[in-house]
Amino acid sequence: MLQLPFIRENKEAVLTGLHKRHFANAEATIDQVLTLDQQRRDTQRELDDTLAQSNAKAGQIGALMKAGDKAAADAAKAETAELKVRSKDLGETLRQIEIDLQAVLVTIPNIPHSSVPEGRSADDNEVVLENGEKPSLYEGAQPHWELIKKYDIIDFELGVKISGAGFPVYKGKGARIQRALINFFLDEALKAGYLEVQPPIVVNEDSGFGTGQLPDKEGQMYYVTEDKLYLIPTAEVPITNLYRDVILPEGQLPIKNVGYTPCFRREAGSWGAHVRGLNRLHQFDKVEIVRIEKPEKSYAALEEMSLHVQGLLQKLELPYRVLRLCGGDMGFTSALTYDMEVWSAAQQRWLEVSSVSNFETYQANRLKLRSKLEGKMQLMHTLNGSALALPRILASILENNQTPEGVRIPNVLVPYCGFEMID
RNA sequence: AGAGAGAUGGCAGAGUGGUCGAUUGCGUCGGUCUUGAAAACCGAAGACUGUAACAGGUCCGGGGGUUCGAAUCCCUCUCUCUCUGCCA
Repeated sequence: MLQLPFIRENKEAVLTGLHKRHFANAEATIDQVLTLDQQRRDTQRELDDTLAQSNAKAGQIGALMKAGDKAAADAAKAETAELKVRSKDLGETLRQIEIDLQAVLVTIPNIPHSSVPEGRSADDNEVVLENGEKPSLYEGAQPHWELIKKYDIIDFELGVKISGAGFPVYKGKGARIQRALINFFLDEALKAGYLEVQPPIVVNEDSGFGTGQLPDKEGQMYYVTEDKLYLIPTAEVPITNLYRDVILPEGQLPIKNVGYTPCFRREAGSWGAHVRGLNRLHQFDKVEIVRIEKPEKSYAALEEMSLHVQGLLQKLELPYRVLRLCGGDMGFTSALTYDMEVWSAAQQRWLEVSSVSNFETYQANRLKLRSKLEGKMQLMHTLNGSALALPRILASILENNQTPEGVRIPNVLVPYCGFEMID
């Protein structure tokens, strides 16, 4: 959520940012916010004055009672009636204005960073760099959904039986390579100075709101009605929310956390072409890195996270590219996002495996995540990134490393897997 | 799941209607002392809102009520703890 004073003082910059996102009705929305804000402050002021008068009267009455002057006290009491009615009315008005204001504010996305390219869709994203060599496959090479059948390492039909489509069952070397990847990713993050955490994988509504999944992406999360809990779509939610309503001592910054969790996504309406096999699932595994930074350091941190993710891909010997998402393709809460995509040799296309974002104060404002720096209370910057999401990594390892004899495991994973080939 | 107890400032823990934003202890920060530290002593310190700055207003789990006045009384919700039950 954007900060009200920021909108008030930077109206033009906010509008420019919203236009970059192709946010509809930017002018009308911002005008509405500013009008409501003015109303809010006027009403607040009037209410405060009324309450101040009431407080003064109550004090007087107390003093009169103490002095034993009952008649004067009763007279003063009579005078408070009108104040009482007025403060009640004003209070209700104020509350309604605040509700209305909040309702508009939550519909406004974050303002893109100046480096975010113009554009409407994924086609307009900027390719920052490309790294690694795309392998040329032998005659008869297959996409990963054929390979997993051939080697019997993932069973989708079995998953359908016990849960439904998009819930695969990993078996044998398929299960073991999952475990290997998770451990590899966690170990690499630990080496980079992250603290490992294991958060809950269901969260309450406050947490969903804190990181911006609610109310924006309500329909994308599985919901446990009985207990009013959401299954997490990403570890970003529980890990970032560890710091909700927290005032961090300056010495604790920056916070660097890493966590492995399963992730659950309903993916309502997004099924269709390009979703075969591991390309899109309802449940998948991911190792997530989360950082909380002082504002002036957040962009350096973002670059560092990008390099960390790239390092993982290099160690896995996967050809990848880095995209800077354009205004129209960025997530609701993000100010700047890098997507990392790996090359899927058999599908002949790029697959997103990581998304690294700086949210600046957008999440922190909802979370009330602050720190007192140089005597001033201020919102911190939150960042996160996948490091990494497993399914598409596995897909590209299978496809890129396939040989007529089997699939070669990347060297760095062999100690984790305990085998060199899937055959 | 059943019964009971509770929710107060970073933590612990007082406060049952009128200068209570709140006693006290620990912790934190500053100072005195010390070569330095510890101890001791002295002092400082909540958050939000609001203002040009003051002032003012709000906050004792959330919401509602009683009252001129609520941390304190009433209702309600949520959560936590203890015991019993169940269980990886």
